[in-house]
Amino acid sequence: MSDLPRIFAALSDPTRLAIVERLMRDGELPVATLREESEISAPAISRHLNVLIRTGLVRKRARAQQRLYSVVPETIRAVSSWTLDHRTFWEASLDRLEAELHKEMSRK
Amino acid sequence: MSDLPRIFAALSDPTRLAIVERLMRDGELPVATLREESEISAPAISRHLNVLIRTGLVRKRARAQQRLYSVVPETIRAVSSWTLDHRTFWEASLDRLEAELHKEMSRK
DNA sequence: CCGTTAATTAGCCAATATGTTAATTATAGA
DNA sequence: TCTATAATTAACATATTGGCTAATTAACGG
Repeated sequence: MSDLPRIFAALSDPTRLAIVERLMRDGELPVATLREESEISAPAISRHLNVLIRTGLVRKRARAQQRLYSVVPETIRAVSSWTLDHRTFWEASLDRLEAELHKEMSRK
Repeated sequence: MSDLPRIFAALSDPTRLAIVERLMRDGELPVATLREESEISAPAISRHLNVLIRTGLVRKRARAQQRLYSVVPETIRAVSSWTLDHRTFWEASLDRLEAELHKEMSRK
């Protein structure tokens, strides 16, 4: 159901990542507001939003002429789940790093 | 230091994602082994591995004619950290989902 | 109903990504 | 030293991405 490569692809564009982060922080926002923090044209933003819609990262809602966008938490959670699935891997390395730090400390 | 968009871009290709997952599961592996599970040519794999190297997701080590690749845990942890930075966001939705489930249960 | 605001769609172009086959580099081992 | 093995680099074709301007759609407000 959650197509991880497509989600990663959607998040791989700096403009789109910024949009997603902004929406996670501030909740639902209209296109005009999202446009403020990047230099690019309205049509470009529109297409980026479309990519995010297609991958299920955001949803759209109409209010008058505005279109309000917000993040779909479940899709973000898919990314989180992926990292947790491999937690044992990067956690092990954390332990090693920590051990290294302790060694360093006791040496001084 | 950790360029998230580039990391996401590297993971957005199914072949590369499969390589990273395989390496996380099995540890250090030579190119020939990684090649087994995908249909594409050796040069293609080689270039994918190069992308992973450049983004800091894997490292390479020589042993005879072989080149052994392994995942760099710190870089994977960068992805994990990103999701954790926004945990409050998707966690809130988890709570809501859970609440919904409880409502559902008590109704029956 | 007409003008303004908000956003999207259409059409176009340049840059990047991904795959292929052929050629090259490097090492092992008889 | 010659051959086989392992991987990479070179050269090329094609598809996708991402940007722009101009045109279009939709809704509000006088």
